[in-house]
Amino acid sequence: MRPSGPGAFERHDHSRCREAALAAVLQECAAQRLRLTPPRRCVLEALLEGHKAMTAYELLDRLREAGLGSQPPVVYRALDFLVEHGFVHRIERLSAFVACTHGEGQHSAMFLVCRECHRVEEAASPVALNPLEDQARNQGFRIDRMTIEAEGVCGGCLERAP
Amino acid sequence: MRPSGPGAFERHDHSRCREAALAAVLQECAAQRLRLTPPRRCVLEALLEGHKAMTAYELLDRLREAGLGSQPPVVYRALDFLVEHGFVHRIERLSAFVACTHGEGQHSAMFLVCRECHRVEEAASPVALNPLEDQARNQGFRIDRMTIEAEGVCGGCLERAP
DNA sequence: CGGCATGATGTTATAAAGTAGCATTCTGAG
DNA sequence: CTCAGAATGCTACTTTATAACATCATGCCG
Repeated sequence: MRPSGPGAFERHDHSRCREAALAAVLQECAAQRLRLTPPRRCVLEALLEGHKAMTAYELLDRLREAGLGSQPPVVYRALDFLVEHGFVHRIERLSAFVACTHGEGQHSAMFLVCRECHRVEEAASPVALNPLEDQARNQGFRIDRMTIEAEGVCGGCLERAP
Repeated sequence: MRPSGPGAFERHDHSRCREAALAAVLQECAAQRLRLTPPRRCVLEALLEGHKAMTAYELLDRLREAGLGSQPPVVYRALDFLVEHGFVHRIERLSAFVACTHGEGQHSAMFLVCRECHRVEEAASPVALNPLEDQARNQGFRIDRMTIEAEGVCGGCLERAP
């Protein structure tokens, strides 16, 4: 299990944050015999540059700059891999992607998406979710995946533009 | 405030369900001086045919068949109106739309999306959400909109394909 | 009633997001 | 070394969504 980093909206030493996240992914890949190939790593590193969501085509630009594939399927396959293994999450409201900062496997995290700075924080899966899941189950519905996204404005942006 | 209908996954008299929903929207439009123009009504009625999510282009086909606009902006504008006023919701995971069955204004509903029958049930905004919102607020984040979507299999489909 | 501001419809054209299918290359097990 | 499977990369395409502009309807004010 990867460690949880600081929140996207907290001030923090990001180069350390990024290194730690990358190291954690490398370790998990080693442990699980997964291949963090050049395009996959390039996409992951781009996402680790900040806590901002990036679109597939923004990421594709990075691949192109890196001399890797320049066509959409390349980035989508890299993203498929990263999402499938929980290293990256898709933000549905944005059709965009963020690096996972939270570590634990197939959790149902809540994403706080700031519309000002476009950063995304992955809030820890709260106990509060259970009642939601119970409610669904009581109706006979089997939940396989949960998407919880809150769009709003983060503390820092609220202070800057009150 | 519009009344809540039966759940999408419950057996029910749908023609009655649909009539009631349409009547409720008409009434609300009258009350709020909103214009349910032909394309808007056509889109709404298509969505009220069932509890299934429909894509913008499926809805556009209905507009075309009805002799209304045949180009994407027409359906997107109708959807903008219907979503803005809470008559229709967008299901992010599907890039698709469902009629609102739940009535209350800007609630944060949870959508149960069945991957077998493609029906979508709008579960009532649960008290359980408050802790999620509190958690965000405690971090200084101001939530403006909440998206909660559960993908899985509904009771009926679970019985049919166990 | 006429004029006019506003809002709604409809069009063409284009952007953005994502996928199908196939050839080639890499990797690792035998 | 060989070969199967996985990964890359490409071309071509589909699906989803928006920009920009002309036209038409609605309703308010004089």
